[in-house]
Amino acid sequence: MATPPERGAGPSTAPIAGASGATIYSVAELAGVSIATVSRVLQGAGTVSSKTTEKVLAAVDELNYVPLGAARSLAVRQHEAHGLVLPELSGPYYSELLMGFESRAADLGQSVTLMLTDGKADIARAVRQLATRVDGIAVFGSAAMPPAVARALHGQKPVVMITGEPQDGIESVGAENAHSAEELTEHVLAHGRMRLVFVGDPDGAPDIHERHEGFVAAHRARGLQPAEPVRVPFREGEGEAVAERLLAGEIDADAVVCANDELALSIMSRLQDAGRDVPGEFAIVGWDDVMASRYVRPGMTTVRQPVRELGILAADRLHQRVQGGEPLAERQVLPTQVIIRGSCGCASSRSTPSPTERRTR
Amino acid sequence: MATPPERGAGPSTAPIAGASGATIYSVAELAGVSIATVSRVLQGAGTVSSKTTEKVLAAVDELNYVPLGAARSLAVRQHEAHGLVLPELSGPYYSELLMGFESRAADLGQSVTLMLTDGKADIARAVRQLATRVDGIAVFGSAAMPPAVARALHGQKPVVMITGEPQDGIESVGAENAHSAEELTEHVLAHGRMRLVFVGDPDGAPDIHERHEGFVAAHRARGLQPAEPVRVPFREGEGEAVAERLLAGEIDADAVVCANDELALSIMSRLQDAGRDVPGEFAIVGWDDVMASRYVRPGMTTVRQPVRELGILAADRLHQRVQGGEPLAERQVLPTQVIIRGSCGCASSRSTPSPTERRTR
DNA sequence: CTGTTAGCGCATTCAA
DNA sequence: TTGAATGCGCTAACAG
Repeated sequence: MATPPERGAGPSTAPIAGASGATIYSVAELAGVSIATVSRVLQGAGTVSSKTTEKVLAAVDELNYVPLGAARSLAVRQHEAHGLVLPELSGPYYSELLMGFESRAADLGQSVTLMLTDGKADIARAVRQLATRVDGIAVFGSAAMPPAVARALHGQKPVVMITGEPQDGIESVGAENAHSAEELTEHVLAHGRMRLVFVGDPDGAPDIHERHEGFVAAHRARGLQPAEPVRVPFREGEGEAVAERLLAGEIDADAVVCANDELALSIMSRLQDAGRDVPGEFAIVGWDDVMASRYVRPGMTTVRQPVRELGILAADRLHQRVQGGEPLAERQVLPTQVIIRGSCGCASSRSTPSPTERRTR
Repeated sequence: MATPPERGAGPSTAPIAGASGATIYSVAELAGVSIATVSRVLQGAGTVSSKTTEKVLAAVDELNYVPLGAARSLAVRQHEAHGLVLPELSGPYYSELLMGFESRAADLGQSVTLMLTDGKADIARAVRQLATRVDGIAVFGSAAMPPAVARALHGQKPVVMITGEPQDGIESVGAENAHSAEELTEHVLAHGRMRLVFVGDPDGAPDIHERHEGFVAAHRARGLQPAEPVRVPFREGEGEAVAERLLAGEIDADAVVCANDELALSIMSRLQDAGRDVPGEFAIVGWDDVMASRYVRPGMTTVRQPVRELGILAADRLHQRVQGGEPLAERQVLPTQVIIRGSCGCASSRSTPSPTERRTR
């Protein structure tokens, strides 16, 4: 029969809080079959007569049975879950990434456990904790995510780094940065601007670093000497501060290449409020193509990345690794797209629809 | 001694893919103690001599031991994880909610498993699957999340509904909508506008429904008859379409009250491109106070909700429930704030008034 | 302070 | 097509 082996009536037999308390045993008992049969019909594995199947399903329904994932995980030795570690979620970037990741993970039958590092006192601890409940982890490489943590994880669980260079067997995926940054910078240079500044912290994240490298490369290609970057963190407020320095002549520039759109937008806004002409006096370009960049006048010239696809790629690679696949030595790079609108000095057409789009790489 | 009880050398003794393979047994063996002791030092429970603790920690380190969460979950009968079901993540709303939720959940020692319904073929299935791996679930109430699903869940796991009315013992948390919508509408009415339209689908989500009710209430208070709502989904493209109908005189209005900022923004943009004056010819107001609403000219008049706090509240309530607390019969409502800028017809001051300091990428 | 032992609920051989 | 038996790795009494 299908009775749980000598189940103690001891004090600790309470069901999980809030759970209906039904187990595979109670289902089996009610259906008058063995737990093996219940498992079979629920997994769709093996062959079970339709009559038996019905009985089991009826019992499941009546008892409101919800299998205990932990028990299954223990038995199959797989969590069937992917971990994703991101700094935070403001702005469209990480959200888009997460949507792509979740979507693909779900397709692969994996649930996703999310962890945000910002505001966490002990990131390493949190990550170790996460490692406890997932089969593999995708981490976004940033200043907030010390390589040491990722490396410590490696060797315990498959790790895929999003953005950043592959290292020590940790593979990496990312969007192209250097070339498009060079192309974008060259575009501004071609407008006749001579005093460009890069706003953003190249050491804040690997991708910003690469964008700055592209900025420098474009200058070099013309035999120009790039100015020192204006290192500011990604805060909207920072943009205002930079604008003030621009207005005060403290920063001498006729064009500002920003590490992202938020920065570019807030700088442009402050400049315009002060009565300055954009792009007349200052050309401004950003990165990410956030929604506001389409609605602002002039439209913000920027770079669009296939962020969602990046999330999908990360989930795919991670799954491969969990399935036993070898880590890819080469970084997987997705192409980006320079979006020309008016803020760079180009004649701005209608700003909302069909922006001029050019492919990069 | 600390040897696993007659561990079969059978074929299925392979470790979880990618895992180091160390278990509490191997750690105990290497440290020369029992598994109970290993468990004690790892849980910080009981008392273990510092010497023994050291030995254990050394063994853990040497073996690169990562506990199997599933095994712990099975033993403690708690997943120590909260589930969160959201439609999607575009726009700042859900992201902010998620950040609040994750943050509080982490503080409570719970990991969060995220599920997005958009694009899922079988939502009910996905939710059941999720229920398998968490102690409780917070779901966002929307059209995409049929009440039936939430109800089915209820009785199996604690459920907290975010937005939407409490029902059948499912408690609910949300931000205030009706009153602020009424206040906002009255504000527009006070500008002398007489032909207001509500843009958005009141049946799309409970909170939109409430906003529409506020819209109607404001009219009633003045003895006015509200026009039928222009039912459109939340897509940027829809805004353009609405604008075209406005331009064609197909929709007769001098003010448009939108269900959210994206809609309001795209309508305003299209109208301006067509040479129309906002707020001169059309007053426009939105909801959510997204970033773009601060940068656009005129600034968008809108309503700000404490979204992050809502996420925190949801996590808190869910945790209470998981701990055995009773569901609250009354809906928990967080206050919102009407933000007056220029798009409603008010004299627009500087439009970039000290943006809330938010991190962005 | 430490070790022994008995499950937690499920998947999965192996027989029947 | 089905059932019995076993073990997944860990926690938590209970002894000592």
